[in-house]
Amino acid sequence: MKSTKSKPCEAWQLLVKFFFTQRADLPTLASEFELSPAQCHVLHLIEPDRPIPMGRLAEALACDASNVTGLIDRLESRGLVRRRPSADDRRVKSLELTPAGVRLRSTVLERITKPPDSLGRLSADEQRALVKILKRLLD
Amino acid sequence: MKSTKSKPCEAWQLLVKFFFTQRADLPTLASEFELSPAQCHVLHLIEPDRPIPMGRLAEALACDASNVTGLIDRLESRGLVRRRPSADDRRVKSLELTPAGVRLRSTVLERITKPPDSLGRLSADEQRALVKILKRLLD
DNA sequence: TATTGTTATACTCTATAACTATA
DNA sequence: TATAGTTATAGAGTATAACAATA
Repeated sequence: MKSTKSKPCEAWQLLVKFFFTQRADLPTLASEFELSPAQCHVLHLIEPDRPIPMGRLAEALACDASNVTGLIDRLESRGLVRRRPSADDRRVKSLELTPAGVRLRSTVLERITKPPDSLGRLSADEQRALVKILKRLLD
Repeated sequence: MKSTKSKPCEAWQLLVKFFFTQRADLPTLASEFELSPAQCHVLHLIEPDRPIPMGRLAEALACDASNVTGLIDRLESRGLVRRRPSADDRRVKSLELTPAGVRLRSTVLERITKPPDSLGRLSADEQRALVKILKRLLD
C-alpha cells in the first residue's frame, strides 16, 4: 500500500507540497515590502495597463466583493492602486496600478520565487518540459 | 521584448501563476469541509503517525507560535487533532491527528488538486518528468 | 427589479507583548 | 536565565446582510 497504484498521485502531491511551501513563505516575503499576502495576490492580479473592475477582481480572488473594498482602500492609501469610474456603467469602478504600483508589482514578482536558486539547477530541456507541462495545467 | 532573453523566467512565472490560482481556490475548497485555508494548511503539515511539537508547526507555517494555540484549539474542538504532552520536556506539547483527522486530511488532499482533470492529460513521460523536476525544486 | 460597490457586523488569522510553567 | 506554550490585544482578511446609486 505504499507505491503500488498511485502513479498519477505523486505529481500532484508534489504540486500540493509546492503550493503549501509557497503559502508558508508568502507572509515573510510580502512583509519585506510591507504587504500582506492578500495584497501581493491583488498586485499579481492587476496587470499593468489592464484596468479591471472591482467585481472581476473579487471573482479572480474568489472572495466576496465586500472584501475588495477594504483591500483596495489600503492599497490606494499607499498610492499603489487607483479607482477609476467606468465610462460605460457608472456603477462600475475599474482598478489600475499607479506607476509605483507597477514598479512594486514587478519587484515582488521577481522576488517571489527566486529563479536562479531552484530553477537554475534545471537543464534547458527540463525547463522547457516544465513550461510545457505547466501551460497545460493552467491552460 | 517578448520572448527574447527571459528563458528561465517563463517557468517560474508559470509556477507563480499556479500558486496564486491555487491560493484563490483554497478558501472555496476548504469551505467544502468547513475548514479555513489555514486549517487546511495545518492538516497538510501534520502527517499521520508523526506527532509534531507546536513550536515546529509554527516554524513550518512560518508564523508566530501564538497563532498555533488558537488554530489548534479550533481543530481540537472539532476532534481532528490532539495535544499530547511530551515525555522528554514537559513544556512541549506534540500534536497528532485523530482518526477523524487522518480521514479528513486524506479527503482534503485528494480533493485539493483534482489529478484526473489536469494531470490526467499528461502523458506518463510528462508525469515522470514533472515529478523529477518538482523533487529537485523542493528537495 | 437587478447589479455594483459600500457599510455594518462578526469571526478567523496574524503579530506583538506579557505571562506561566517548565528547563 | 532561557524556552514552550498561552493569553490579551489589535489590525487585516473574510463572509453575510443591508444599503445607496445606477442600470
